[in-house]
Amino acid sequence: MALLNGGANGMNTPTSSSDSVEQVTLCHICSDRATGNHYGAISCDGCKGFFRRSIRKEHNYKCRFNQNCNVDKTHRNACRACRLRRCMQAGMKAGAIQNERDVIGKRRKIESEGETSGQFLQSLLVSEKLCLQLRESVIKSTEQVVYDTGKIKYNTHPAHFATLNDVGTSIHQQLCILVEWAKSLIQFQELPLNDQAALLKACAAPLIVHGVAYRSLSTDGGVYLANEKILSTEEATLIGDINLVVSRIINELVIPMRELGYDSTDYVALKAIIFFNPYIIRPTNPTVASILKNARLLALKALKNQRPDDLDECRFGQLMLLLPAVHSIAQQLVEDVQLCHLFQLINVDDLMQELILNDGSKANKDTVPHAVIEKLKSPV
Amino acid sequence: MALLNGGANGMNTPTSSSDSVEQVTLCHICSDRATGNHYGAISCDGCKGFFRRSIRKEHNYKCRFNQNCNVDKTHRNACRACRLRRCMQAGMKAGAIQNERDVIGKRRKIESEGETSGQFLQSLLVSEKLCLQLRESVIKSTEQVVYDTGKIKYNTHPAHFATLNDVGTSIHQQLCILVEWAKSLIQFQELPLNDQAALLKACAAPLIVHGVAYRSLSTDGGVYLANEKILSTEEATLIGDINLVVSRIINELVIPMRELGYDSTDYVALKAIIFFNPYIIRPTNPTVASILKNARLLALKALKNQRPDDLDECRFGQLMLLLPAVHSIAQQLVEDVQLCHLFQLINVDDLMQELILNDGSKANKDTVPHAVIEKLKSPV
DNA sequence: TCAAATCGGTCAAAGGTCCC
DNA sequence: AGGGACCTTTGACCGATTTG
Repeated sequence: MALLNGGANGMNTPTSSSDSVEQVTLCHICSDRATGNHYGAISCDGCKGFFRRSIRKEHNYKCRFNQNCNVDKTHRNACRACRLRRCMQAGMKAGAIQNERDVIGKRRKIESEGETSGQFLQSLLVSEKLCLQLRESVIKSTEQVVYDTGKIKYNTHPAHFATLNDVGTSIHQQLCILVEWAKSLIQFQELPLNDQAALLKACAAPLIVHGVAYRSLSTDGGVYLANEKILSTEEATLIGDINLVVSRIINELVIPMRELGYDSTDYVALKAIIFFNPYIIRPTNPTVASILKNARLLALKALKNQRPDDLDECRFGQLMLLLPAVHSIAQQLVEDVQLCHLFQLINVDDLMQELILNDGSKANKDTVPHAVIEKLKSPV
Repeated sequence: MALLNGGANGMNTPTSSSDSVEQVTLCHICSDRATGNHYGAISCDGCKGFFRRSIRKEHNYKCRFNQNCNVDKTHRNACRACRLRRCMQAGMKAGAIQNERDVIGKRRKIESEGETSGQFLQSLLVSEKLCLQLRESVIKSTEQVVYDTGKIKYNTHPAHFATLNDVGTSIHQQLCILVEWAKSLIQFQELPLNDQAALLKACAAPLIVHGVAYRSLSTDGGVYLANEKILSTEEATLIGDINLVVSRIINELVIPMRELGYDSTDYVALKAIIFFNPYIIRPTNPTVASILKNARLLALKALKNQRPDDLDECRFGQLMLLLPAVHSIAQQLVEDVQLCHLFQLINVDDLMQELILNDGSKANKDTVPHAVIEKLKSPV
């Protein structure tokens, strides 16, 4: 059984010694017999279940040793922190963990008022899934046509190291997806056009940083750009101050996220919290502020209601502490991009200009963001 | 539950009509009530645990009698050798004993945990009170002597409108108080000197912004500087970009704080959360990171345990949302001060230079902050 | 249509905890 | 210094859903 094709995952299998007789595929985490591709990694049933339980529940594992425990079939239960780390390294994605299904014999949870925040969360998950699909096509379309007319691109490896040009490409792609994501949100649709544009402008950089960090949870020693390139800390040294941004993303976001067992639900909720910021823009009318406040409150509740059994670790608070880092790193990213733009190191199109480079704190608030408006108006 | 279905005979009917008498299965070793099939034998929890411990520790028991001791519920602890022999005879297999696993979360976690965060909160309130007293004297001493030798000062009104020079004075005063505040915290005292300096440097600007916002809760249309001057939005327009910082403090901090009923307890807790940031510096050793994490967790718990009856408004989350604004405004403040310094608009002494202007993100991380170190060493 | 692949859940039997 | 009552976690096994 288990005809493992390993198609989507282009990772090289380190089973060099298994060329003898039996063609059993081994678990990439513990080298037990694998039963298939689970959550993005070839793995056994044990590691599959372990990963699902770890993501679903709180599970703040802590390694009692040096973060490098041996993880094999006989020792995999000795250190859950290192086992989970290995799961991430092997390519398991928290985003692949679905929601709990309805079980006929089980009583449904009594939702007094949390139903609305739960519904909101569901809609966020749906929007995220749509954008994930969109990302595939955006990557392809922008790769050759829309953006970057200059350089020849090498895309032979599914995951290879990024160039400075890739950084620009990635930012551009993420901005495109970001606009579509926003447009898919009901609360966003209710806003006037200029408030929509202002909100996007104010939150674009933080949302990009947040997204990059989330995608990089399973990557070691680098960040995972939107265009499936890896920006390693070593490579990043070569291209200006970007390496500082990269290392900050890893130290201040990726590592804490891993410790907290950050999952897709956390991600979409925090994304909404970043986005629906009533104070970051000067709303045209009180209704706008009210919509934003309401949406943010729903997202807050949704995030808080994750892991209801969390009494000790104050997980919700720890998650909220990611926000200052997100904003601070975003600010630094903007400065770096501005610098790169100044020295003509990357291509900057109108969308990037309007959403990233136009500093909202400066006096040019009245400039109309034509490209953004255009994208907001277009159907898809 | 553990209804023993009897692995040997497959004729078991699921919970059928055997409810006439309680059909308890007995331990095959000691005839106590069995809890299931353990290690290959129907057995009780006692024999299960005994067998595991015996195999794990490689105990060599010796029977002092004739290898045929009675092993039942009351006598099973009389002879370990015979009990272990009976375990083997009943079918227990040493091979079923696995390796030791990772630790499980403590069962009792309610004790003293909430008390600690309460104690921590109390110590924070005490430190704050001390600093409030210190502020009085600092304002007086810096007013005429320590800082600002150039300009003539007007201090006829207890609260009057501030000049740009007052901004500099206020920042300087708050830095002095900040250092003393930090020194009064036990967790801070446990840190190495260079980590102390790094932490102060990284958090000085956000803490100042946070403090200014808190003091301005009762002021309308302006912010209340440390030196009892009011910086109004109208006045601030005159002196560069400071007006933007002032209006952001009001819009993004003061107004939300008012809506939330921000009080002194919230203030000291959030201040500690801002301060004990394990990711903002690169700690010299793991202990430092651990101290910071621990302190921040205590502060988080303290803040969360405010208003325990808050279910609807998610107050804790709303309070945490102040943090991104604090950091963002702080970053802008630093830029403005840097600009003012460049154009010689305000006086900058060593302390201010080291704590505010030296951008931690730049490469000059190795510069030793002499003035800070000096202040850290001095008794008061 | 249907079978492979992969998602979800279940629960006996491993584990560990901690009062006695 | 274990014993053992009580709790948590593991993973083999199964059904449900999706996909080509």
